[in-house]
Amino acid sequence: MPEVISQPYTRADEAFDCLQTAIVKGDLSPGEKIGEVELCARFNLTRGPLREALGRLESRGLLVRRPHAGVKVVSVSTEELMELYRIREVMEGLAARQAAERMTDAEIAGLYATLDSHETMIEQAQGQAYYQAEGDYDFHHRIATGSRNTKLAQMLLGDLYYMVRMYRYRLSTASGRPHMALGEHRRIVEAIAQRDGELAEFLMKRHINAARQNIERKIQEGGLTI
Amino acid sequence: MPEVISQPYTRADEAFDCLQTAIVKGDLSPGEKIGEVELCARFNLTRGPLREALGRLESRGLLVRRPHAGVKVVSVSTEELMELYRIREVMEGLAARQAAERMTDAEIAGLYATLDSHETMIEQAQGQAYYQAEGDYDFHHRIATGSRNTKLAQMLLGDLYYMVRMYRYRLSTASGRPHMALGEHRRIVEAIAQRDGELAEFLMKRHINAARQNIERKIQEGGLTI
DNA sequence: GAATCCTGGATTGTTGACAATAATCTGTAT
DNA sequence: ATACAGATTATTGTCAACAATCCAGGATTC
Repeated sequence: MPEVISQPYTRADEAFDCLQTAIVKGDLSPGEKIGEVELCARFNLTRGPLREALGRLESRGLLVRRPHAGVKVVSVSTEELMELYRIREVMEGLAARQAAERMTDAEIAGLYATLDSHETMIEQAQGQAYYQAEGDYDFHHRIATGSRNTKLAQMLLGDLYYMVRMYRYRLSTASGRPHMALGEHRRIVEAIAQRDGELAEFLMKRHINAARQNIERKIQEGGLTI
Repeated sequence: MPEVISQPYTRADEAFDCLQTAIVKGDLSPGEKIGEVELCARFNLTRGPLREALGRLESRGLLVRRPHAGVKVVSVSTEELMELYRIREVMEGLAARQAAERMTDAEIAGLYATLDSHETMIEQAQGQAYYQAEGDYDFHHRIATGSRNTKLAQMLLGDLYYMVRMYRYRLSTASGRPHMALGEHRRIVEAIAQRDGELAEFLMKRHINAARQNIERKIQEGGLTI
């Protein structure tokens, strides 16, 4: 989503966003070697800002760059996706704990509202996993920012989520367990509302662990080789 | 330190390393507004590669950049430093657990060797906190890579450690408890050698938590306002 | 006297051209 | 036919000039 508030938006920022979403949405396949001029033509940019964006993307681990040999989108194995979930488990556990300690009452009210809107969304479009994924993203986003831990939020929102979402798009019905996830979310929010950081951390870790196992099972069953 | 192995070393990489070490060592004070041309003169670079490096540094959170308004080194409060340690606590706990599960026997032997060299270093240069800091860095570095979790190692080594070291240089006698830390290290290594992931995670978390409390105390006592 | 608007200067963002490097293709020899 | 070596080509890395934007100082107005 392009921001509206930030007018001073350089071409490099634009390039960064374009490339990031393109990678996440799968428009640029992993392993695909892409030339700079080709990208320039595709996104109406010049090579200066593009290279700057490329550097940022490389620093974030979304693509790899060998000197004089071009750029290619990073291709991640199933094992590496599982590792990402293990990182999420501990980091979001921390986020939940700190959110329980620090969120304002207004923010907690917002969490409840998010929960309700997810419920109606799930009822309306039954089984539509996409909305669930979006709602899930929203939920975790709020908790990350609610932790009041700048760096933690930055790492979660800026690094991990993009990599995870990159795979969500591919195996689209990733979570595929809307009701169960919603229940888990509700319990986490209740723990936060009661300011029980320890419990919130525990529940969040279990929630993400369950999601990881679910994906692992789906991949093994369906033979979905990413 | 410039790498010797990697000959294909672009100017942008060079600029990135130079700036990173300059920030970490404190040659560029936090909050200081720095101009591009000034940096170019300082590091014998042109603005192209420099800007690319600047983008990377910004993406890693070591400096902030307002469009058309210049670059300044990020200045972090005491609270934010504490937050960094909280993140380290959970991430390095995970790293220790996975290292216990996955490190090869040779790597574990290397850990023991590191431990021994630290011991002699501490004995030789008693109280010299600098060596301790270096050894500490080495220890945590080995465990991060030993976790075989690519992204985890990347986040720890590429992001967090640089920010933490940035403050180590400032309040130089950061840990200042060589012997105690060494004992904690030894216990962690033993847990890893016994392939006891749970214990290794617990000990590592406690170790980092102790370091955090130590720094917090030092800051409050000495009135070291970073 | 204080605040606001405007203009000059400096700095950043962007562009296009140039140089250096790696991949590819072709030709020859085994 | 295959493997190796050389040259070509295309792509990346780098540079210097141009345009757009913000900051500071001064003048003006309330």
